[in-house]
Formats: sequence, C-alpha cells, structure tokens
Amino acid sequence: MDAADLRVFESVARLGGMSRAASELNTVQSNVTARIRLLEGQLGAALFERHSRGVALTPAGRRLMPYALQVITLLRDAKRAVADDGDPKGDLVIGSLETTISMHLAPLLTGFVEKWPGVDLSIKGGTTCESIDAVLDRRVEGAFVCGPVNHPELEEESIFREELVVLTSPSVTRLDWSAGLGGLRIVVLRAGCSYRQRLEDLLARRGVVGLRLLEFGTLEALFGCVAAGLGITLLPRRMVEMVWRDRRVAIHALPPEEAMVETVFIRRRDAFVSSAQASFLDFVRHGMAQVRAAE
Amino acid sequence: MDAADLRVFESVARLGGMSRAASELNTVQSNVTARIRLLEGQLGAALFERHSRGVALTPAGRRLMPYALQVITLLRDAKRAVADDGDPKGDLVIGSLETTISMHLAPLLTGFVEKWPGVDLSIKGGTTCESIDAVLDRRVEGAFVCGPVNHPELEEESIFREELVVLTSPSVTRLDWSAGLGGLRIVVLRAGCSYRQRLEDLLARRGVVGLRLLEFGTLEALFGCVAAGLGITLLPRRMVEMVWRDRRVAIHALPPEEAMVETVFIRRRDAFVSSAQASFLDFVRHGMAQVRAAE
DNA sequence: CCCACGTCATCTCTTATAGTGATGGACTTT
DNA sequence: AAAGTCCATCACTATAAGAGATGACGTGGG
Repeated sequence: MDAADLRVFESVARLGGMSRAASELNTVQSNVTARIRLLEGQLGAALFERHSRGVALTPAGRRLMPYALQVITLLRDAKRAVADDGDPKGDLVIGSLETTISMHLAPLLTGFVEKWPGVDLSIKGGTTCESIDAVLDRRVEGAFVCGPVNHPELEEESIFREELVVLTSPSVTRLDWSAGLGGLRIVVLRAGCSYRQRLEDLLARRGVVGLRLLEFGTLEALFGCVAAGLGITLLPRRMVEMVWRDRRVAIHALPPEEAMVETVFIRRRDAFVSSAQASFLDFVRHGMAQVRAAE
Repeated sequence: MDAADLRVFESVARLGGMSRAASELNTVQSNVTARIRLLEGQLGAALFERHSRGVALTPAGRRLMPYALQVITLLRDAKRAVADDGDPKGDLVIGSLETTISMHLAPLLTGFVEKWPGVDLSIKGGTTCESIDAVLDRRVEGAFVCGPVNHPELEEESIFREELVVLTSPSVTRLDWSAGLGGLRIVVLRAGCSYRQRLEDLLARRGVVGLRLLEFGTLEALFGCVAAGLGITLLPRRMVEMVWRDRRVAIHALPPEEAMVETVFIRRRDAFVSSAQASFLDFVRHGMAQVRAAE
C-alpha cells in the first residue's frame, strides 16, 4: 500500500466512479481499475461495490477513507515542513471575526508585513462557525474566533478578553428588560455573527424572546440604525469607543459574567505550523501584550 | 513523494547509513542512494549530510522525520482498520498499574476471554510514567494509569475513583505528623510507583521530608514489612480490605481531597481504536458500573 | 606512509511495474 | 432496441525500480 494508491482511492471514493477519477488524475480508466484491484488484493478486502452507475464504498472502504485523507494531507504538510527553513515566508491564510480584524488585527498588519515581507498574509473574515469549519477543512491555517471552542481536533490559545456592551438609542437611559423592548430588533453585522447568538441568549435569560433580526454589511450602517432607535446590538466596548465617540448612543454595561468574551486562536492539532504562522501569532501576542500594558 | 520513499528515508535516518538501510530493507545500497537522491530532488533540499562513516540528517531532514514516522504508522493502522470488521479479534496489548490489574482488571478477565475468544489480550504492568511512554511509543494500545494525565497527544477517560489510605503498624493508633515519623520508611511496590510520589507529596505538605525508600516486588512482602513497623505505605482501601483482612495493621484515612485517586484509561488521540480495544473498554466500564451498583 | 576497509556515487543492464488504448459485457436511459 | 455509461480485461509500451559492478573518498591500523 502506497500513498499513490491512497490518492487514487480517495479520488474514486469522492467522485463515485473510476472513470471520473481517471480523468481527474489525468490517466485512463483501466489504470485506475487496475490500481484499485491491486489495492484491494493487498488489503484482502473489497473497498468498493461496483454498480452500473459507478462505485460506492464498502464498509472496509469507509474504514480506510480517514487514513487515506490523513496520509494525503500529511504528505502535503511534509513538503511544506521541509521547505520551511525557519524564515517566515510563503502564503499564510488566517480566518478571523470581522470585529477582531478591525479592532485588533488591522492595526498590527502594517508592522507585520514590514517585518516579514516574505509572507503573503491574507485574512478571511467570517463568523466563529464558518472559521471553525474553515480550519477543520484546512482552508485556513488557523483562526481568531469566539472561545472557548472545546473541539477535540483543535488546539486553542486565548488571545485576549474584552467586554461586550449593549447599545441602544440615547433615549433609552436604563435597560428595562421587563418592558419587553417592544418592537426593537436585534441589529447584527452578519447573520451568523457570534454576538447575535450571545445577545439572544442574554435576552432569553431575561425573558425576552422572538426579537426580529436586522442585518447590515457595515458597521456604519449598523451604528446609524441603532442610533435611530430601530434596535439594539451587542459589541465590544473598545470598538464602540474607537469608532463611535462622536455619535449619540447609550452604552449599557452587563454583569461581568455575561459581558466578558474571550477571543481564541484555533488551529488543527494535526496540522503543520509554518514559520509564517508562528511569527504571525508571536506578533499578535506581542501586540496584545502592549495594548494591555498601555491600559 | 511516496510512502515507500519515506520508509527508506526513515530507515536510513535511524540506522545512520544507506548501506545499513539497504540490508535492513532487503535491497542493495545503490538503490537506496538513488531513492534518497530522487526524494531530495523532489523536495528541493538535502536531507542528509554525507560523510565517510555514513550519513546524518540535515535540518530539512529532521523536519521531515516526524511526518515520515506518522505516515508509516498511519499506513500500518490503515491496514488494521480495513481488516477490523467490527468483530473483536486479534492482538490487544494494554498497560496498567499493578494494583489496578489485581484489584479491578483480573476479576474481569475470565469473563472477557469467554465473551471474545478471538482476542489475544495481554496486560503489561507498569507505573504511570512507564505506561504513558508505552502508549506514546505505541508499544501498547492504551493503559490504565493514575490520572489526570493532561497530555495533548492522549485522550483520557475516567474509569473509577478510589480511596487511598495510609497503612502503618498496629502500634500507631493515630498518625502524629509533627513527630516526624522518626526512622520510618516509605514502603512501595516499585520504585516509580505513582503512590510513592503521592505519599511523598502528602508527607511534604505536613513538613515530613527525606524519608528513605523501601521497595518490594510483591504485596505480601510489603504488607509484612509495614505490619512489622518498618515503614508506612499508601494503598487503595479496597485492596487493603481484600487482601489484608487477617493481618494486624492500622488503617488511617486521609482528608477526601488527598485520599481520592482517579484511574483513567489513556490512548493516543491519533491511533486506531480496534474493535478488540473498544470491546475491552466496554467490558471494563460495564464491570466498574456493576461494582459501583453493588456498593 | 600505505593499504584494507567501509562509506556513498555512478554506471549499465535487467526486470518489474505502471500506464495506454482498444474491446467487451452489464446495466440504464431513452 | 439502440445508444450511452460504467467497469473489467487484455496486449502492448513506456517508465521506473532494482541488481551488480566499479570508482571515489575518507578512516584507521600496521
């Protein structure tokens, strides 16, 4: 059994057919058939059931699948590890919450690209769920998300903690939950935003449920909407103070156990940690420590 | 890059020479040389430094090594996974603390071999440290050790908790720590025993340090020694009650937070879990639940 | 100092293996 | 029933792997 066999196996399984796999692998169908038959012979078990429309995995094939995937990714990682001589360079794709990008990451980026010009950094904004999926699928090397995540395949490192505050129009001087916030909406940046779930949970605990959602693409629009009294939202205090000094909104603090949110960096436990990634994380940690020291 | 290449690479690296690797791999030296050169060409980096006595890994080679090892073990596991159709069979090697074997595992073994005659079970006694190393090196599939372990590569599952008691000769009616236990020794079953560290910690917290050690191979000898007033020891209460009913010793309880010890089952996160292992663990869990129900 | 020994590199030749393209049978769809 | 898929099989070719001999280099013993 060899890695090439597993690559063929994986392709056949994924595409559900030997002909399809053959064209993907730039070879001919007879070749794929022969290799699969050989592999089946070596393992002493049928890996596929042949039908007229293609093939389907047998139980034995399903058992082999995760190993095939892992070997393939390991070999890819191995190449990168050999090429990575400790000097950060190459592509680095990181996921992050949008608010984390604008509040914490963006200010650091110019310094980072200056220090490590060889690294092609790209940051993909997304919700916590999206980023977790992206890390698990290896579309990104790691991500900054709302923690704790507690996933067995992921390693997580706490990066910073921050306070969330509820924002309303200035006319609301004190949050009166019992009134039910009649007619107000939850205003969020994106539909899947972590803060949305958090705000809903928070309201539910106070007996307020079934608020409608209002979604915006930009912070500016969101701010305007809240100021106009259309809804309430939940955002990091620092972000409000950074962007919103000149606007008239009411900031409502929450009890500490509800207010504090932790941002963690996650990455696959089994994935290669490139020098580029390590240096970026170092840079971020260092930046966070400086912010904390300044406060 | 292929798994066969990595097997050659690993062998050369481990044996420190291409000729030696060739004879291990049942091939000729020229072949090994060619494959290594090919691999180096594909990766674009030298993996070995050649000198007159053999070869040594370059930094790039050292970076490749862990991947080579993992791919090799993955392929081995993959074969087992394909062969394992869900019916427990084959070899199963498990590590365990000696006391756990005699108190908890041994009574279950006859039932297990009766239920799953196809499994060749062997249990290797050892200390917590030894067993952890054995699991990490894949010499055993899993082990029962003193928890919590908190190792990132290991998955652990709590199996049972039990009470440890201090044993002394009957003449000691009440443990008087302040007296310093002058002349008494710590009696342990084996030098690396977890209970020894625990007892030392416990004594240290009470200001008693520097006690000498006395080591025995069998419980009988240990018991005799404690009864004779030569030293003190720390053992599970159930074990004392099982084996030692007829002897005259003093049993001294400890405060709950110090007395309770947890036994966990550990296994490598990345290793294949055979049906044999799963069924054994099920059997043990079930047995433990029955014991708890009986109490 | 020189020679025997062990190391890896290189070469040619042989053999084994993977890959190609055509064909046929099984099944589905139209 | 015909056309279209799909996989299995076969003969053939191309490529890669392996074997064995030889050479270059460095080490250590006499």
